[in-house]
Amino acid sequence: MNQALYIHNSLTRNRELFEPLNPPHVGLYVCGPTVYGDAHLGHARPAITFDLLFRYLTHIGYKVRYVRNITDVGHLENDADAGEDKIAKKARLEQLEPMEVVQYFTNRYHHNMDQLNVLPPSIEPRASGHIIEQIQIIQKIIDAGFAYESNGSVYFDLEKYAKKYPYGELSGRIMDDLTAQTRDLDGQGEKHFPLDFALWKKAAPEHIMQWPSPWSDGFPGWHLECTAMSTKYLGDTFDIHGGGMDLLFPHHECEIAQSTAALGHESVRYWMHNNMITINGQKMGKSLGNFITLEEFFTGSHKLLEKTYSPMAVRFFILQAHYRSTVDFGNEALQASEKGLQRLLTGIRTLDKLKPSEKSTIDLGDIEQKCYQAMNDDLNSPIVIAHLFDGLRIINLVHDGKETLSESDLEQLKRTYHHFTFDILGLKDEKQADNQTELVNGLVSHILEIRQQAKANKDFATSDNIRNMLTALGIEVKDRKDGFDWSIK
RNA sequence: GGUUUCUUGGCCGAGUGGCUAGGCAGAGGUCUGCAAAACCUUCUACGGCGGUUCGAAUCCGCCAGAAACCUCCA
Repeated sequence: MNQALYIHNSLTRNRELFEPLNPPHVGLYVCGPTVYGDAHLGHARPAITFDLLFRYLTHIGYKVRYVRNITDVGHLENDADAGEDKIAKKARLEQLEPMEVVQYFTNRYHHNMDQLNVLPPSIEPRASGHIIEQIQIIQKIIDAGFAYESNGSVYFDLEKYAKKYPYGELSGRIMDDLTAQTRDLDGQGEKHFPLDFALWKKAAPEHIMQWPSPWSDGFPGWHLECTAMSTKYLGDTFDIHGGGMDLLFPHHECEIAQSTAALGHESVRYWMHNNMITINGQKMGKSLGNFITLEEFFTGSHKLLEKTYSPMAVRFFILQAHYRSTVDFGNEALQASEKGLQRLLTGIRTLDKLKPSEKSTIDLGDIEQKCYQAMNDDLNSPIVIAHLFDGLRIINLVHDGKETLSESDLEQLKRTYHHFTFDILGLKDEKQADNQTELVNGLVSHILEIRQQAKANKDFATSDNIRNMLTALGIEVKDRKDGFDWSIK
């Protein structure tokens, strides 16, 4: 915790020093997926962004409780279908229990996250498991006078709320503008004021997912689950709330209103939002139908993909852009990331084999400190990566025998690369993770020794033959002045 | 229409007033039986027009183009 971390707070639109409420504890809440379909590249962005934050906070010594929800109820498909939610619709179309749909896509989401080396959160609550808590919050808001019942549904009284508290600060909205543009939503007639949003909706009899409440058999409003689950597990006031920028309005704006109305104060101290991933300059999203699922990336089964991309290539691609910038998908860019990542990982394998010398002939140049500085500057992962690439030069020069490093410098370099590459950026060397590695290492080394002898005898036919056979097995041989290097392609 | 944001070299992408990241691709070289790898060198950009300043990719104005949000969305 000797690191002074600055993060961009979306609410104040400023870079602020991060100071947790109860150090060394940090409470972090991030809006998770609605599990009615496979995760696409867009879902990888917040998952990786906040995984980076989670990992970094942990690395610098905080004890983080990371809550990321699963939305399994309460998002309406559109205005016209009188309140059928996405999961219920999927269940009806597939002739499944809604919870079967939820479980199926939750499992697949977890698998994708695991592939991307995204650590599981500390708590992963489901909206459907917290109906009681949501009802309690509605009751609190009613008791505070900021909600009213109308025909079995409960609405947030925004007009009244806005007289006492500011509304629209997070998203920069002005009430009058919003009022002028409000569309004719379902149930508009039950509302006192066009902008009032639903806290509880009375369900039609055929609605599959419904629960009893003091007002009607129905289901909770769209924004309530996050308020209920974040405050339940992190307290009435907690440190960081994250999510995609597209959730700023209305989702997070309504969360602020709900918790302020229920508790008398805001719950969130720092708001953080990741930007979108675009495809041909347009946001990648379900509603636009231009998304590529993570599964498709990993198997190459999408017409826009020229080849398969490994989970780590996708992760590295995302980390090479700052989380608050949009990042545009493209085969060329992805392949550049893939190659760059391989170079970095190869460099680290080389680093791990380097032997220390009496003294250093080259200056490490504060690479460790520079990496921390970049992370402390609102998680600037592209800069961290740039520093890691810079250091590769030193590693390769030492490997080539052109420079030397002292034991302490070498240790510092190894520590820096392992901390930042693996622990913080969360990359992993997929080739190294094989448990047969030792056997393969031994075999290949022996074979290459034989080849060395052939070379020494100028028997290039044999040496080339051995190399060709190894190449055919996917093993790349690199001759050096004295000896050889090899790696699995 | 309103609000907000963006426009960087062949591609991706950092950078908020001077020291002009990084990756990929390209070019030349060193090394090498050959190859690969590695290393060295090189390619020097900030949409347009004005303004502020000793100095602007970075600040201000206008214009052009694009996007996000305003409806579920990561």
